[in-house]
Amino acid sequence: MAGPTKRRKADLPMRPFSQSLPMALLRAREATMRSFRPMLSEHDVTEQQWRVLRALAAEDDGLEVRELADQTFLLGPSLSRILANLERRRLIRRLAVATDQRKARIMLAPTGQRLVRTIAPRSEARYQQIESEFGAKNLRRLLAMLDDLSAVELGVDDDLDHTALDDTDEVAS
Amino acid sequence: MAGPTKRRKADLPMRPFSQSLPMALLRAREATMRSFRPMLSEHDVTEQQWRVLRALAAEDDGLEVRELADQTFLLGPSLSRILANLERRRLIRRLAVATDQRKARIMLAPTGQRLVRTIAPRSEARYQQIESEFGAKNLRRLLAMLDDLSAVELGVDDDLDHTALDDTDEVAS
DNA sequence: TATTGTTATACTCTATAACTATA
DNA sequence: TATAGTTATAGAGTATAACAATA
Repeated sequence: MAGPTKRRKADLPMRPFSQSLPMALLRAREATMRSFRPMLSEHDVTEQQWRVLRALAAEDDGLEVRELADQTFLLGPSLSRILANLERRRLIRRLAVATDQRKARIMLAPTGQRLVRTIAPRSEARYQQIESEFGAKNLRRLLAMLDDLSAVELGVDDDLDHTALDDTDEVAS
Repeated sequence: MAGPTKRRKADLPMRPFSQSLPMALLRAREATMRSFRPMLSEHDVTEQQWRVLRALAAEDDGLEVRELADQTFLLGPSLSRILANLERRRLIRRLAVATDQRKARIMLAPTGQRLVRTIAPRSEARYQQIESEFGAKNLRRLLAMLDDLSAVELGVDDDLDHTALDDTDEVAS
């Protein structure tokens, strides 16, 4: 680890930039995606478009727009335009929902399935590489911790009775 | 014969969307940032602008543009415009580098320091909350794993010498 | 009236190339 | 010639509000 730097600026009570949790998450994501992005641009798919295709590939029955927005962390208007784009390129299709005419069910079109099937193996190979270098166990643990973190964070506005994880951390690390 | 119905879409060899590492990282980051974003928009600072200010706040001696781009994961052109914006608002200032007239050293201006000092405590409070809910030890472990992951990923083409991963998992989670 | 989803609008960031000015 | 940084340009996403169709 890097040693402590000379002195802190004024008295900013902040942890070092490198230890900021959002930055650490961003850095890890960047590192993970860097090798993947060329694959996407090869097929003229943006990262956000891929998130949509990727989410749909996991759902045989398709997803409603709202569900898709939630899963991909895209806002409604962004998703609307992305869906229009993907539909124009015949990568997805829309099915009417009989019970509610306002809703639309989004599914991968055959072309979209082919695209996912083209990219997926290379993505999976990359994933295996990470797994073997990082360790399958570490990877599993990391994913579990990320899930826990997401869950903790989501409960921001709820009552803060955080006794469940009573990790008092008295043990020296 | 009770042939299994076509549960999986074709034979896409992909892990579930929810177990995708990039998505897990994005989800965790979203969860972490969600409560922080209002703080930023209150002060008319975008997430990327904040990354710049945050990086500079950790450096008494400022940073060159290239260093700043690397640390914040911003492209040169994006950073150039962000810096122009922040300079116009007197949040940062530029210092010439005597030994190389091409370079510029970027530092927080007093106004920028004040802004960081305004936001930082609330950010830090939020961080403490996460720490207490998630567990200080878990948080440390997560940060360490993210670092390791970033290192592994960065070494895609290099030799791989990561030793910090042999955590024998002595503590039950 | 509330909801599902799209349009409208303005702005920011991404991404690549071309450019300026140093070195 | 190469490097540091900016400017040019096109496009995509973000974010908020307003809207249409349906419930």
